[in-house]
Amino acid sequence: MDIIENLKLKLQAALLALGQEVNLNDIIIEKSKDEAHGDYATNVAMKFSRLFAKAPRDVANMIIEKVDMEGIDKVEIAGPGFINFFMKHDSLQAFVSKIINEEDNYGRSPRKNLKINVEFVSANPTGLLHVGTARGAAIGDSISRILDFAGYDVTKEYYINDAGNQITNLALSIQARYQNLFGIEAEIPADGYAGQDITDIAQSIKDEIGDEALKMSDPVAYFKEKGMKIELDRIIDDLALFRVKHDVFSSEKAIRANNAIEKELEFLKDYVYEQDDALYLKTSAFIDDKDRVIRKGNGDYTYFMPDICYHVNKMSRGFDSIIDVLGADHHGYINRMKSALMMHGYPEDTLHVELIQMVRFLKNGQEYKASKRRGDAITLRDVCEEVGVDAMRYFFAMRAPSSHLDFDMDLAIEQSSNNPVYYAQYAHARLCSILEQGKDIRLDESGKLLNQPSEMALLKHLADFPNVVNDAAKDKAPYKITNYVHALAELVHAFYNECRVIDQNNLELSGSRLALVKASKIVLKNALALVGVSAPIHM
RNA sequence: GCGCUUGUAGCUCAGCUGGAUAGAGCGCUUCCCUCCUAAGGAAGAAGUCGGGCGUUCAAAUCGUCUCAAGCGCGCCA
Repeated sequence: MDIIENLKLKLQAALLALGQEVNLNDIIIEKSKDEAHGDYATNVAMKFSRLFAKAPRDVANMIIEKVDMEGIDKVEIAGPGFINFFMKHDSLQAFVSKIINEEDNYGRSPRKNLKINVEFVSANPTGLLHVGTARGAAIGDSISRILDFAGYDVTKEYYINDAGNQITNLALSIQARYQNLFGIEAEIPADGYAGQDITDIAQSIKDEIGDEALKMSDPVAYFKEKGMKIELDRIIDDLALFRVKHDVFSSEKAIRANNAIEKELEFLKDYVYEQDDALYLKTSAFIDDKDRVIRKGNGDYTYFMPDICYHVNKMSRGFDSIIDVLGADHHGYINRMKSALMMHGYPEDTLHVELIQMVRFLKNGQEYKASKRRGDAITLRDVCEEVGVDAMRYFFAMRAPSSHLDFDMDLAIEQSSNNPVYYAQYAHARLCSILEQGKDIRLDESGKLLNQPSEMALLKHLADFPNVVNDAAKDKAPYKITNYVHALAELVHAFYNECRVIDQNNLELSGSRLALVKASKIVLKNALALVGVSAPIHM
């Protein structure tokens, strides 16, 4: 039983005994920052003092008389009316064996039977993955891992806009380079792609089929399909390097097949009207601030229309909710898409959009801008190789996505050994090293001999892990995991310095502490895995 | 002009369902390995939480006004 949840239930029961029925979610238990304030504290006496029409401290007194003291050592009233709980050590000590038994599954919630679709990256396969996509990739993947661990059934999805001009331009660009290889003069279109990767692709096609593409009746279709496949395979490789693997790749072309758009239009017909030759969707009837064009005067659909189909398609696959991880410049798009889904009867919160603020990459003290078109881009792979995947994953996960972020590449490269990720990894390596040296000592998983301040602080933090996972899942906030990891590493290092683990003259205590070391190692590894960071045995 | 996001220590950022002396990393000062990894620990200096007003027993947190930065406001995608 989770300690905080348990305390909430006790307080709820105490309040009920005093004649007040209170929602469990309105009872807030927080871990005390100061040891003098016990292990956990609550402000319920202050919060509900009005209900009793008494001073907060008097209410606190009434409450603590009714609280079930099972597992609690003592209770104190402090300050304006806080109730501080001092837990019996054995309720925390029990976590040692629990963690060791559950191992990789410690912190994992039971299946909730709720399906969530997380769409992220979704860069068009027209070039190598730009490093700007890294933050979204790290956040999207970490959210997926956290949700899975918290008991949701997660599908990681990648959407390819392969029906528009970008892919055509890609094909024309490759075709031009391909023709160049045969001495034929050809120009890359103005809004085409001129990077080295395009030349490489042309060369690989020549190596494979020689001059056959010169003789094709519809070479552009061939270059489209071939070019996209090669580009997408490279992206998948780069993402794999970044420890990201999507479950489903959806193509706009496939979504649009079988007159899906026309069928969707028919469904939406009550919300559609014509004006100035264009077709509008009445999104303002829901939560958008104005109506949106879905079909232009020339008969083409806007980007929005197939995107509605795509989101409806996702929902038709049985998801309870869907998450889009998007760049912050897409924020204007959220309410129109939610409105479209609401036309289908889905509640407003069915779609959650996680906006990722831009990252500015700084190199040599200057903003480092790059463009796929110009072919001088810094790619995701480049930075992974320079800085390391662990550092990048941790670095991006540890910041709230809504904050603007400067990524100083020089600093990240120069001071890689000072990067915060190493602090956590070092703690893990240390724990592994101790376990290795104490492998002949019998572990005591009872936790009974653990009572030093640094031991208890560590145990309390280990016990808190399942709460942190649920909280991170609720808020879709990977940085809550890295905050937890950092605090855990701190406690591990402090424990290491205060408590000698292996002592041949006191094998009982050694066995007890080794069990704590093992439990800490398990939790650290589980937590790091949630943000896609490795837990090395040696450093 | 309207909207979204952001403004917390020298730098990069947590904290914001209101709560007890505002936190971390880097940088700075001073200590700590005859002993399990010093990529570590202990202590310290450093902050008008952009600014004003308001709500409250209590505001970095809520409301409002204001200043500053980024981004959106397309029959682009």
